[in-house]
Formats: sequence, structure tokens, C-alpha cells
Amino acid sequence: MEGGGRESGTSLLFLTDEQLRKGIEAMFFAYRGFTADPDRILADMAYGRAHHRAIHFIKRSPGTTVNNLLAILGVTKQSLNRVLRALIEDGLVQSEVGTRDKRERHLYLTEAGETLEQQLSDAQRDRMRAAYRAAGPEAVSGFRQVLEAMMDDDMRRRYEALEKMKG
Amino acid sequence: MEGGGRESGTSLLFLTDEQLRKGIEAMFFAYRGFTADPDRILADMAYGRAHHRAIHFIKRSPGTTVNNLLAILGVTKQSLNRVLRALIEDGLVQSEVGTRDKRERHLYLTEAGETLEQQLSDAQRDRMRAAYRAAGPEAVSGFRQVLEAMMDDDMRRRYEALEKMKG
DNA sequence: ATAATACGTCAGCTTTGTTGACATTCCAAG
DNA sequence: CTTGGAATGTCAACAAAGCTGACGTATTAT
Repeated sequence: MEGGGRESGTSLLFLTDEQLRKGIEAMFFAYRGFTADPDRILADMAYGRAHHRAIHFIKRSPGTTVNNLLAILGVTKQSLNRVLRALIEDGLVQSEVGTRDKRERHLYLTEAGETLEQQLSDAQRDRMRAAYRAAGPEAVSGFRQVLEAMMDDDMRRRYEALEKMKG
Repeated sequence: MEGGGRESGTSLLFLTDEQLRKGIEAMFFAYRGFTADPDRILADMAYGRAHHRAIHFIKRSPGTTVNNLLAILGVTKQSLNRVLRALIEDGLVQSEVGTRDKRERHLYLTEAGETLEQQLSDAQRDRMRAAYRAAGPEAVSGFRQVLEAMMDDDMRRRYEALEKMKG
């Protein structure tokens, strides 16, 4: 950004394989923590991480179509369908035929779905909040910068599209 | 750390649910990128992410025991055994009966194992390096701080124990 | 009319995790 | 020396969640 002259030596020297390996392992262990709390909640029900992801993104973009969800989650329609079918049958998700285009199904959380979503995201947010508090605001900014740079280009585009809606 | 006085107002205001949700989604999309390159390499062979993890931590701590690996990976011995058996049969991993305690098996990468490990970690490091370069040294520091704060306590202990050995 | 799209579904397969049961080998305590 | 417990390996059975391929049905677009 600025003052790169003196800094650039550091920022290159800094990227030793050892430093990178630490980052890789930190990412591995942290992701386990990241999913641990929702996993514990879901384990009691007949649901898994896949259901959590579907619920999360339906909450995020109510009325989203199956195709859109497919692209965000990056799984096959058969795999997503299995998850959605369970959620719809259990009354957590509602599927409505589109008005403009009747081929599309628009997905919404029911009240029960909202309740579970709240439970799951509370648990996940609590840990995230604790981590953010412990690390401090500047660290959080860096955290987000590195994560965004780590995404695939098309995933970053999706991520940024999501952020534009609400963020 | 220091100068927390003026900062603390910011660091609280800052932790809105929206900000936390962004962090959660960034973590989700970034982790996909994080594993994408090794996954592509492994897809060509008969291996998956589980094999990569085993290879990584054997490379990391040559001579480690099965039990130690079990604790780090957090899976059942049956699950790990299936992976190890394939790697041993394919001549990527060598298992040696312990000298002090002959019940233990000490695990090492063979030359072929080292070759694959190099291929996988090169791919993963390349992306990590690019992300680090794009974000800058200060961001990297923050990234690591947040990740470490996000781990479960016992996972952080394991992570730090690993770092002490080589880091 | 025909082609393409969105969705659902059936069938079958793979990877990676899980339990539970049981054998073997070995260390250590009695 | 015997025995209990620990570390390991292995068998069987199962579940979650991904995959491919094929097919059907509405609906929209060309």
C-alpha cells in the first residue's frame, strides 16, 4: 500500500516455507474449531454440516433459488436435493414456485427453520466473537484480507456479491 | 496489548452480527480455496483429503506414532488405519515397530511419499503465499492471531506443541 | 415447434467418518 | 511369572455427503 520501500524486504523474507506451513496448520486447526459448535448441535438431530450450510445461505438470501444455492455451495443438485428434501419434509424450509419464472423454486426458512438457524449461528458467532475480541480490531482486518485473498476467483466474486446485498 | 483505551470502543462496536457473519462466510469460502489445489492433485490418484492430512503430519513429525497422529487428526483409529494402510501398501509411508515400546508404530514418508508431499504442499503453499503477499505482513499477523483464537483449547495446545518443535 | 433451462428423482458408487467386537503384542505391577 | 491394561490392527456394518449418469416434467426462450 504505502511505505512499501523499507517493508518489502521484510514481507518477502517473511514468507519462508516454515511460515507458510504454520499458516496452513493454523487454518486446519482453526477450521475444526469453526465448525465444532454447530456440529455438536447438529449431531443431536439427524442433520449434518451440509444442512447447516443450506440453512445459513437460505437465511442469508431468503427466496434464493435452488440453482443459486447450488452455485454458492458448489455441490451437485442431487447432493443438495437430498439435504433440501429433508429440511422441507421436516418443516424447516419452505419451497415456493416462482411467480415470474414458474420453473424456479424459491426457498425460505419457516419459523422452525429460523429457530434452528438462530441456534446454530449463535453458537458459531459466539466463537467468532471471542476470537475477534481476543485478537483485536486490526487483527480482524488482516484476517479478512488474507481470507479473501485465499479464495478462488469465482468464489470471491460470489462472496463479494453476497456482501454487496447486506454488507 | 497496548493503547487499548481509545480502541476498545471501536472493537466492541465493530462486532455486529453482520461483521461476524461476514467473517463466517469468509472462512467458509476461503477454506474451499485452501483445499482446492491439493484436492485437484489428489483427485487424479485414488487419494483424498484424509490421505493428504496424514502425509502432511507425518512429514511434519517423522517417526510419530499412530496414536499421536490420531490425536492430531481427531478421527477414529479405524478411519485413520484405512488411510494409512493404503499409503503403506502403495509405498508412500513406512511403518516401523518401536524400539523402546514395540507396540508403537513409528511412521515415516518413503521417497515416493516425500515426492507426493512436496507436490501437495507446494500447491497449497503457492496459494497461501499469494494470499499473504496480496494482504501484506501486518494482515498476516492478524490472520494468525484470529485463527489461533478460534481453535479449541486442546487443538491450540497441539498446534503450539507442533510449533515449538520446528518453529 | 423445438431447444434450452430449472428442478426433481432413481440408481449406484466413493470417500471418510462412525460403533462395536475381538485378537495380538507388549509393558508394568502384583 | 502371571495378569491387567495399553497400543495397535482388523473385521463388519453403517451413515453422511459428496459424485456421475440417466430420465421425466414443467416452463421458458428461440
